[in-house]
Amino acid sequence: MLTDKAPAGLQDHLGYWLRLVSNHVSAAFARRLDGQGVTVAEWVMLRELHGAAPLPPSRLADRMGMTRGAISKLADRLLDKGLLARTADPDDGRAHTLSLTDAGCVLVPTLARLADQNEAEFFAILTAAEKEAVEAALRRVVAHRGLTGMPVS
Amino acid sequence: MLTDKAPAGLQDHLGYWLRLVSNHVSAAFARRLDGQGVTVAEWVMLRELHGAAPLPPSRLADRMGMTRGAISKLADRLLDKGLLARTADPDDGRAHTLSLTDAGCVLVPTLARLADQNEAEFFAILTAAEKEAVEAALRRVVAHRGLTGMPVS
DNA sequence: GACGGCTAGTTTCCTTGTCAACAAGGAGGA
DNA sequence: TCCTCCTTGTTGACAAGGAAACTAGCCGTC
Repeated sequence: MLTDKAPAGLQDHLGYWLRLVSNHVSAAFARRLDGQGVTVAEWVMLRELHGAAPLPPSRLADRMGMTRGAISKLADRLLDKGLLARTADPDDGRAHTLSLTDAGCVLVPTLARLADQNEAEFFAILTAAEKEAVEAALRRVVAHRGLTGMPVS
Repeated sequence: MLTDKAPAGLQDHLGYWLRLVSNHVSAAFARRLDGQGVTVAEWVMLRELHGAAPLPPSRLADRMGMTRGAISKLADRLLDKGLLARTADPDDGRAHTLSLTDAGCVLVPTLARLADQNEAEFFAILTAAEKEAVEAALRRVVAHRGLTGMPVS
């Protein structure tokens, strides 16, 4: 064979386990949300707007780690579902703001409950101390590398 | 406002931090791979085939957590790049097997080095004990929930 | 040996994201 | 004022994966 000696296996990387678990958590959550006719990205946007002042799309793009183009289309879909409103900024002719409709506001707590269930179900085997330790470690990585804006996919 | 009391924030969920870090690790790795003209999914397939017997696409689909359709197209792309060979099974007229070309074999260690660098750079702030703890916790989640087949995206 | 059902891979269509081009509006300087 | 440059949001072309239809080949049963 034309190979060097075998390199480190995928499973030797922390990144592998992170992604394995993370993807499964997301996939399971997506299945739950599916029953409510909502995607994960839509949930994130709804959550981002819930209980907050109306936000311009560009701000959401930053916070959600997506491009403005993606936000624009995502907003369109939520608009079609009647969960979101798009309002022109009276002061700046270019700007718009996005906010939840009443239906959107009502829906969020339901979805949040699904998120809680998903979280609980997945990490049930871990003790509180373990969860704390993992979260603390991840927070340190985030802080140290200045990570910001969750890429939705 | 028409809301319940505010639900738990996204950042109160372990899943949030998992995905935030995981996505950034993947994105950073993708940028590194980009210099080699390879995507993350392609890397995973190459890695999966490296130093192993030729595998049928269906087997890769299981191991990589993708559909057979996706594997089919992914294999096409790697074929075009000359990194992979598709061979008809002489015993079973339906079956094929995928294996690395010499070029593919040669490339994998280079990519593996990039993966190692990425891993090291991201988790440099964590002590060995912390990394161990996180990995152990994640492994327990995986074992307990019977997670298998890393969904590539 | 032919037929109904299975299995392996591929292909088609749909979704959802990125990137780049674009239109429209604002802001500042000559 | 008018010109230039920047910013905001949208749109169109493309990429990549999932679901399901489709093709081809196997296999057990009659």
